[in-house]
Amino acid sequence: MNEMRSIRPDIIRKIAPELCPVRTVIAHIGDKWSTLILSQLMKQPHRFGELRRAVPDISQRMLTQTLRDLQRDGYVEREVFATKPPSVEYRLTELGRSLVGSLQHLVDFAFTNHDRVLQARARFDAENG
Amino acid sequence: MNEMRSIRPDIIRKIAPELCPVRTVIAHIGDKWSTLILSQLMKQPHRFGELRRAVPDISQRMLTQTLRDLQRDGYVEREVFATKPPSVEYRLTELGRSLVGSLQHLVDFAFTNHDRVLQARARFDAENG
DNA sequence: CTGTATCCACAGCGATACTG
DNA sequence: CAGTATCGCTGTGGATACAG
Repeated sequence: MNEMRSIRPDIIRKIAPELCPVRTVIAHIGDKWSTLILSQLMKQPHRFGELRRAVPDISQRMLTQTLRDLQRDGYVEREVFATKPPSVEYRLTELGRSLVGSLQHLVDFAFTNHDRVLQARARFDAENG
Repeated sequence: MNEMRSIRPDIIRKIAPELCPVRTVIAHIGDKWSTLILSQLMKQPHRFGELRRAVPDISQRMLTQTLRDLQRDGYVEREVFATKPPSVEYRLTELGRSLVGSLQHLVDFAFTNHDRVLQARARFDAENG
């Protein structure tokens, strides 16, 4: 009657992790730089160098790579201006702004509860080793 | 006039990453198993073995470790019953339920926009190499 | 200015075996 | 049943040098 019954989520995850929507999206939140880049681009479009200065502790390599991944998934648009020397501008797409909007709830939670987490952590470490 | 001006976020992140609330919280969302465990515990409290069966593709090592981290930060409570053999029950704390609530917006986004992301990805890969 | 290429270190995670 | 201990692989990210 229900043939889907036998397709267990864990098997799907094992065979094709890219089919899990949550994983696909969270990939850009779990990595080290995406959220910082996104929140920076939320303010306004940035050129490559502007982003470097806005997030100074990122390496050039990781900035390039993170922007590329965000562009690939449709969160960021890249526009090249044929100036001399060339300049490139990055901005959020509608999808990107939507992602940041959904992410905002988590950010709010983080700021609201950061103290609670640190206290829980201290207590745990005191009770255990 | 404003002495905080010189304390730049990137310096803070470099010296003491644990002081960034967003990083602290997102650590449990970026890793491989936390969200799955949390959503499972959202349904109801689980014993250790129940969780293993609910998330069968997790190793025993990672289940133990993930639960420990979640407990340490105050998202999960652990209760030991002195039965024979012993049993242990894990449940969400109020803080844990709050976290899952904030996370839900992101999950909704993921399901709503998964297709869009995959399309963007396919287009990007077609245009580039 | 905006990238690419290469090399390397470390942390996350899985497999397996063992324990109270 | 509910863990711990050990080992090894892999992927992420940093440093550095080079290029259009």
